[in-house]
Amino acid sequence: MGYLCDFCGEQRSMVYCRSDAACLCLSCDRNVHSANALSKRHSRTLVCERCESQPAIVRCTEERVSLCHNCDLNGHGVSTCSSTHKRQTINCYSGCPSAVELSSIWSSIVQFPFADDTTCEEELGLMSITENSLTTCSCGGSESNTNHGSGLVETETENANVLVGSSSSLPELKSPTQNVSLQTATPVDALPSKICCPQAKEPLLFEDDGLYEDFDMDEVDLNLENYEELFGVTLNSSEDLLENGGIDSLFTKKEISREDSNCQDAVLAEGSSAQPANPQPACSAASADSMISSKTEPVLCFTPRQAHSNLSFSGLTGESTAYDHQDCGVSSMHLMGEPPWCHPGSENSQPSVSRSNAVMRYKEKKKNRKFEKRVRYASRKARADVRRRVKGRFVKAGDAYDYDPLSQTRSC
DNA sequence: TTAGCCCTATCTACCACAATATAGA
DNA sequence: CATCTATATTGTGGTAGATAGGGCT
Repeated sequence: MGYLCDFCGEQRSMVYCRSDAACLCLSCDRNVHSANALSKRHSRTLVCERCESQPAIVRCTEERVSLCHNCDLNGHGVSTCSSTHKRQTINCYSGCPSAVELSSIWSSIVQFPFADDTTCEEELGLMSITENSLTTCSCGGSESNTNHGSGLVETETENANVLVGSSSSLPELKSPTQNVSLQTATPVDALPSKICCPQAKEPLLFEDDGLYEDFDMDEVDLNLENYEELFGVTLNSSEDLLENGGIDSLFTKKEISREDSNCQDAVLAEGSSAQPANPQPACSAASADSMISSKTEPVLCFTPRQAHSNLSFSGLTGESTAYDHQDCGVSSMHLMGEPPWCHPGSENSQPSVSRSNAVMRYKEKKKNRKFEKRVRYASRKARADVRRRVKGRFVKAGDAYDYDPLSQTRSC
């Protein structure tokens, strides 16, 4: 029995969500990620069956075990006899796939207990392509259309072919030609425009849809038309950066605040910029490490404008592996090759939708981020917890203090 | 409609120092 | 290449002050 689901704490965790940095059971995965259109975009994968705390990236067909990068290295290092084991790349998915879909994706890997479940059947169109998919770059033009058209796409990895979920995460952002051949999903017209198209005022669509019960419209109580005025062009990568839970996990309180405000500025700056969204993988421009700011570092957060200028970060190049992308934590949206708002065909046709989504995602991440603080060094926290202070400031050992966390007393 | 004031909420800098990272011998 | 030493940098929490925004007159 592995670790328990971070959400319910009852079921065994099977899925790792990078954005939430959480291990979830299948049930909670669907519940959590069907809450709204934003959570649907979270990139998930299987949990490493060895350490049971990291996202699995490969499946060892010999040992029949899913492994994260570290466990893969440990188990299949060049010096070990297991190094010749055949391994399959485990792909990520987003959206709200049904058990049937998951079974299709990982048919050779796991058995899913909800084979007859159809709760999210209508969301099949939201299935997202994988991070290392070689054939599904929607920005690439017509060649990708066929892949997007099918519910599934076959990607060829080094050692094996794996079926992975496909199509863009947001159906309404597909170009019309991409939608025409959807096979597994509901007809294009029936796809939930409600998800990402707030302008399409169809409240009735929400009534019977429990997926949206928890959607906090107070937080996103936007006058979208005003936001359209604010954001003159489609947003690019700043929101994708915010999307990433791994980055969040590395930020301290101060950093979170700065990153928050900076990225808000970035959003607005982008909105006022006349530059078109750059479909190039801006994700490669920033790794989680590069996003860590310091008091002395002038550049705290990279902006989309910087991304446009081909600024290079962290040595992530076009030769980066899928793992590099995974590890850097940058949103899989770009990595998957289909940033919904950078699609050449969608940029003009759905600009307000893209902007609305960007705003909503920003607000959601901001909202979530404020309630979280990660302590990177427990030892330092332990020290700070017992240090005496004067007006909140640390004082030298032996000096007079007005606050002692241990005794709650004052020396003066 | 605008300006000014008040109140509340949020953000930021500050402090000491052990832990950690880096450079050089 | 490994080890040691010296120096530089980082991160931690509570508080005061600054700032932003809303409501009211």
